[in-house]
Amino acid sequence: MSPRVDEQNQQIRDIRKQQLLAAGAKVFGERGYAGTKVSDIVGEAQLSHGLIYHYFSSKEDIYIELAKTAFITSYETIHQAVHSNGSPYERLKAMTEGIFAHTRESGHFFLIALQTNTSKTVPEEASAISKEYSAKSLELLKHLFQQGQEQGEFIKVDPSEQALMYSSMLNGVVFTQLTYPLLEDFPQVDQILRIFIDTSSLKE
Amino acid sequence: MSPRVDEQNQQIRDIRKQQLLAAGAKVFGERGYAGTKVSDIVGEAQLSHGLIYHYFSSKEDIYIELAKTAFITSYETIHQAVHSNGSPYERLKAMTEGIFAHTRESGHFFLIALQTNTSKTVPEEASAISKEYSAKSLELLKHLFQQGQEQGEFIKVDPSEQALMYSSMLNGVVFTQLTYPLLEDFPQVDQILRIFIDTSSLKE
DNA sequence: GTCTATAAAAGGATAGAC
DNA sequence: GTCTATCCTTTTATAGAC
Repeated sequence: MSPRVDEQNQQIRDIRKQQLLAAGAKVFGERGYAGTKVSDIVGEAQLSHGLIYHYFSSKEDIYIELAKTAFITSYETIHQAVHSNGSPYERLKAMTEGIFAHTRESGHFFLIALQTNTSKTVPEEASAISKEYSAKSLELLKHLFQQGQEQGEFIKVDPSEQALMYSSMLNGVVFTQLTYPLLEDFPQVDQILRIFIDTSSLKE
Repeated sequence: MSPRVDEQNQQIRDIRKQQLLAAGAKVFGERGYAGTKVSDIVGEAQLSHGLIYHYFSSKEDIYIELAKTAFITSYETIHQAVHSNGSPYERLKAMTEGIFAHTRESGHFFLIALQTNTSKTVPEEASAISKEYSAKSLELLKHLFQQGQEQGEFIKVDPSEQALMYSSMLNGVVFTQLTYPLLEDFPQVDQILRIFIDTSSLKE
């Protein structure tokens, strides 16, 4: 086997794996872990039934990989936004707008994350990842709200509660965006973030 | 068969049916439609496997009945609140507090509603009910926001969008309450509803 | 690397006894 | 009214040919 062929094979392998992951993201997002059959995934990917087991050891395996991607990507988005430039409010606003703007593309991953948080039928390992990264993400948000409070931009209430409120609102809005995909410019980010703003500071 | 016995039998039938519905609400909420086995339901209800088919014609059947309950109850809660006494803001606040207060008891129904909205594996009839009642509920909320705007309590933006924003936020918060059941007094309703308030009117 | 055919297991639904 | 045993379809996973 020449190195040339090895390389081509590796390339095919990478493509197939990505095909299966993309198909898995779609159908797992739409149908849930238990509601998705292996035949749904390979059907979506237009590959034969048996081939999936050359790339993943089981249905669980592929779900876990997708859940990992969902939670890690989400965490990194927050991490990046929190550590960027600008005032706390500016960073919060930029992050929120960025997340809403990408709802359509990342919709399946959002639904996978949602299911991983709520359903007792998802693979144990996925639940563990969810728990770990949710906590880490909330911690990042908490720091952002703390900073905002110190600089007088945000209302002074428990920053952990603000972080939880922010994440709740984000979930709720993204969920609505997925339920009503036709909505054009919903929501008004400025309006929403008023919850956290110390209006007295704006009057100065 | 004496009327006496008929009556007792009817009573047993009612109890069994309720047992199965309660068990179904729990396991469907926790595991989703596809992830729930008939054996999960009867196991939870502590009844034998075959008995469920004396009370329901299929797994679909019991799910549909539960979804109906979820959406109709939700609709009626909103209907009642919207048509009660007090200013629009007072009604909105009372409704919101009422909903949050009952999250624990109605948690399983909330999760069933959530799944019915997102999963393509739930029975067709449940999806139809979801669509119907969601639209009706949003219509009620829209009217409440319209009234609030006319009376100067609420910011003047598209009331449909406010209704959607309110329902998004509600979903997000209830979801968080179910994910973190230990939270005591989350959230601060007054804080949240600031999104809708016309602050200039408060200064009068 | 990919496919079809098959094995093995799981789960929904029914039958018939009590 | 209730239960256990059984049927039968669906679905995951593997084997082996190309």
